[in-house]
Amino acid sequence: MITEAMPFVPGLPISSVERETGLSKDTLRVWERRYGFPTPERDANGERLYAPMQVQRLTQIKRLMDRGYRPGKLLALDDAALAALDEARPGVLASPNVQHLDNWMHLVETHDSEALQRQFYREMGKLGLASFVLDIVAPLITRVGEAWSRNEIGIFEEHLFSQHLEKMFRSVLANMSPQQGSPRLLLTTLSGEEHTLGLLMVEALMVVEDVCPVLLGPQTPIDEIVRAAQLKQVDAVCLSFSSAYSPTLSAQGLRDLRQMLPAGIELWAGGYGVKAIRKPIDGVCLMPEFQGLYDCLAKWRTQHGYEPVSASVISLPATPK
Amino acid sequence: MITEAMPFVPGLPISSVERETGLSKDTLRVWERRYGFPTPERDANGERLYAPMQVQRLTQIKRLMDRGYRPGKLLALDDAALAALDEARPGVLASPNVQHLDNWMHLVETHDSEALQRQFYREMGKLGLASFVLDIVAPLITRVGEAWSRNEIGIFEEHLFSQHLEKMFRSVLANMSPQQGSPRLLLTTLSGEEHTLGLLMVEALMVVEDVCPVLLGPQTPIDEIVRAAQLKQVDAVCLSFSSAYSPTLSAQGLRDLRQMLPAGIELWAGGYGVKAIRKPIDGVCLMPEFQGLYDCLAKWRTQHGYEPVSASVISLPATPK
DNA sequence: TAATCATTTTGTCCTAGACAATGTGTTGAC
DNA sequence: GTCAACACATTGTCTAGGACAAAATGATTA
Repeated sequence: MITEAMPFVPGLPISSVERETGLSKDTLRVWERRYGFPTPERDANGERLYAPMQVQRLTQIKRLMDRGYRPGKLLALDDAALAALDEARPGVLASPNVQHLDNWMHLVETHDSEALQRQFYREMGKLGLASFVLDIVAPLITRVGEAWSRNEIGIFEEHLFSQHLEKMFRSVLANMSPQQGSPRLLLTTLSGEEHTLGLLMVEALMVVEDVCPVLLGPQTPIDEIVRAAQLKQVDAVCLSFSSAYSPTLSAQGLRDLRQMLPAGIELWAGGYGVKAIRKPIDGVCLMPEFQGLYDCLAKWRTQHGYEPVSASVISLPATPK
Repeated sequence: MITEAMPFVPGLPISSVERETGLSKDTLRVWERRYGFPTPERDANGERLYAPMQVQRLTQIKRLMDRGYRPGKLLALDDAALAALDEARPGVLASPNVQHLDNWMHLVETHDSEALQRQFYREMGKLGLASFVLDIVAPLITRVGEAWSRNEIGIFEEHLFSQHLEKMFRSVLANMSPQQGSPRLLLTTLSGEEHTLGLLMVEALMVVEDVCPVLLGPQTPIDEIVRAAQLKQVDAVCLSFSSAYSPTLSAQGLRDLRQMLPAGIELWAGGYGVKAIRKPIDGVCLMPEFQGLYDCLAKWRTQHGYEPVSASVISLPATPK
């Protein structure tokens, strides 16, 4: 990571720091009060001005928090101790197939765009779409997230990686026109959750299962989700939550939506973000793993009188029993 | 728009209202104090609970504000007067080629996904990529935005439209591999600006001009933009701002970035969001229209000794004079 | 070992005042 | 009549410290 001395930078206002770090203004102020960090200067008007070095440290702290450390502990540490935590490997998190993913990670680290793109298409041709998503893409996204949280790569590398994945998914899915399949599934996220890759993975997996996905993209307000679900006559709404989305907000948003959504339409929620939700929510199906998606699908199909269709069977138009 | 009576909804907490309306908690509280609206109930703990009807009204007010009306005026109006404003056509904003776009708008309004997708590809084949973007896509996006601000369509229709556009752009651009062209251009947005379509339009226009675009996707923190620009050795950073992004924040962000970006790398900013920026910013090229992009490109090329290359000329690898 | 309770931690919400940045309207000069 | 400069009104954001509930941690018991 680059740590360059910046000339003539008196400091960033609190709104810029919120934008850069993702920490709310309230949190920044209360940390200052409780832990004595950060220690911003003040401008002529008494407003906070954060030194760039402190902003950098705040982003580092935020990253470590996403990894599970708690602020009270982190804010008491000095630079050296923080850097040491970056190195520490969380043995539990380490995904399987590590060996195999190392080659991919090398391409990500060196931002070798062309090679990455080529490799994606080759591997997909080799494994087929479903296996490619489940066995390569999903673990790889996890791995990239871990690498970022360990400060081995930056946001830049993560963004570039995501862009290539997205480009690949979209060009592949463009030619697999939505069939007349069942159930019909609305794919979107709540306002504030901007990650699209989860939705694209679900779309890819569901298309080959004869499901008819309607991709709405990220950040739909709940009343518009309700309207979309009714107009497009979907059987279920499927939301995706990344680990960055606060579990409190996820749960609150799911409750809000369940309240307004007609009872006949199911509500499925997936992604790393739902792992942190402890209490089950009435009328909401939480799917922390992709397996849950298949479970929900199978359950819906048996309840609605469809023969279970395996992914490996050539799919004819599904008909009610 | 659907206005259904919701059962058992005591009200939404302020964080949900912020998520749904895009109005900050500070703003919601100060409106209540100053204008006497909204008038949330309180829960046992004294915290605000907003009635769903009021939330709906707040989103309507926000929409009208994006159209230029001021809060002080809007908050004094009753339901009927607000609805009347929705109808009022802003004659000035009306785009040219209205006649031609009507057919497209009909497809958007009826959420006819298949027809829309087909029509995109046909028209692109007919006009060529550059003309398609400049003469169809850009005005159509404006038109859709206006229709939304006039409450003729909802977020749902707008999202669906955007998704189809994005799918089309990405599958088309996937096969136009980045050349070795010059200048090298980094495409991204600041944190908080999630609109990707502007970036994709720029990528499409630049690819056919022999520029080598590096698409980073939306929401990159400024220090990572700096790092990406250096690692990918780009000649300029190009940011996109939608009209939803506050002009104050745009200007602040551009100043922040210009401060940290090496002087040798140019900074270009485009999109509707920069129209509202009054004062020019030192070392930043503001391009409210697409023409500005071509101007910046031509200027860079003459300054760096490249022959100007027209879009209509078959492009050979550009070489310094 | 697993489940229940008590305790700390931590983010968000509260009030109400202040100010700067922007928008609007008015005056005056040409 | 048109345009610049001014004064005034509007509006979002920032400040302060207190309060509380949800979540995480540690202690106790079955």
